[in-house]
Amino acid sequence: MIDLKLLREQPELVKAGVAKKKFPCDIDAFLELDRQRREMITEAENTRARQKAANTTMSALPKGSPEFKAKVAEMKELSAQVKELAAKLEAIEIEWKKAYLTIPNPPFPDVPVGTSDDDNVCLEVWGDPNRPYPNAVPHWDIPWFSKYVDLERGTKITGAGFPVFVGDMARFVRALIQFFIEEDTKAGFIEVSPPILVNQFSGMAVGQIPDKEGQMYYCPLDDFYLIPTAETSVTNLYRDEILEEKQLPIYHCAYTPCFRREAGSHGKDVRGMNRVHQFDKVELLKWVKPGTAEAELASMVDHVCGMLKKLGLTHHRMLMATHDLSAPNAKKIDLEVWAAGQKKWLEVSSCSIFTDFQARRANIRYRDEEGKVHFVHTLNGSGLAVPRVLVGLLENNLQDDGTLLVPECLRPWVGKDRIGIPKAK
RNA sequence: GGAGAGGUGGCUGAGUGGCCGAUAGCGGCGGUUUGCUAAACCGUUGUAGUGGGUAUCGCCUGCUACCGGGGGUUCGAAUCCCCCCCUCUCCGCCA
Repeated sequence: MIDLKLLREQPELVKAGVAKKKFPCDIDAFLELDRQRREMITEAENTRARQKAANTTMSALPKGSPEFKAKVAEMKELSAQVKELAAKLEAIEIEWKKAYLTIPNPPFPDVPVGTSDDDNVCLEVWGDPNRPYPNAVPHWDIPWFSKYVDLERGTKITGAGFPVFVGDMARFVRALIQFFIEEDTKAGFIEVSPPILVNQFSGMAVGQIPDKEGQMYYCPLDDFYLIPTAETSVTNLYRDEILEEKQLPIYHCAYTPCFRREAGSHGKDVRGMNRVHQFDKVELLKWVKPGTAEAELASMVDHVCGMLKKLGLTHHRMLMATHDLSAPNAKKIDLEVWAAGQKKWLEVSSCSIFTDFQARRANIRYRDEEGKVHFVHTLNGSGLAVPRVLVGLLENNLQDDGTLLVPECLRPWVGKDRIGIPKAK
């Protein structure tokens, strides 16, 4: 939700910002609705005030006296009016709220205005995608791949897009998670291990319901959703709370499995592990004071890039153009890893500033030293998503003998420096 | 899943139909006293919406809402009724 005061006082500014994004929303229509709502509130509350005042007078009269009885009869009329106005107000409020929720967060001024991926701006490249990767093949073409990532049997158990990691690969996945959590913790992110089923309210607070409801798995018996990212759970950690200024900034990291229906994307990127329905991810989240968000985003991106460097993965930072921003995003930087076999960049992390947009929805505030209450600003980013990092390693690190070279930083947890089956000589 | 108890402001805890946005205590903030600290005493103390004022972005002020959530009864609900959620105790069941 955007700041109502800003919207009322400087609608042109908001309109200009919102127009850069690709979301349908009619701000003039909303402002008209807003005017009606306020008018209705005034009327309903004035009537209610009269009722309350009359009730106070009434309570002084002896009960059962003729005056009292006359007053009761008189009050019935007013009571009916109050109820009628309250019902009218509620109807307007529902419409108003619905319209309010559709207004996206305007992007920051430095976000490039764009309509396609070509408009995204590359900020930095680490490594060289053009250098030779002599053994690179798309990961699904690695001879031993299906023995270690069993997509066939995953299909038997659940359906397409639910990989089964086997043996050293299961251990490798666990090693990645471990590595990410260790690095994140060292960088000051406090680990949390949240529920991976959330109720409807949590989904709404983050903005995934109703917008992306169709992308989430749903348990009707209990009315729970499987989370598409730890963001959904962890953003709600401080929902409806007023934090103390000295608590900020708060940094958390959380490992969870993530579940995405990926409805509408069948046939696209479905081979191998590029796009799966269940995957492991460590998410980074920050709750910060307004004004510090840019610096916090930069340090988050630096930290995540640091992990990619330790893994030796060629990657670049992309400042995403407006067409790629979700409704709550004010600014987004994606990190993409070079997958030498497929010869394409794969998104492994997406770091975003939400300003106070999510905080308003989730009602997360802080009290400053003067006792005044403000909304916090939230940020989050992946740190990191397992399957695509794995794809990058599989496609870039294949050795002449056909095995996968385990990056130094993962060896303590993998327990060996090569995995996979060597080619027969 | 069954039985019972309960859910009130930052916390503890009163309140069983109107005088209750809510007694009191603690904590917090401001002050007096004091060599400092503490104690004592005095004052103050939530959030949101909406209207008005203004020395106009910060403050003053009116009103409304909020006593786990939702509905109902009533002229009037923290208080009565119904449904749901949560916590605690006991029993049962099961990783």
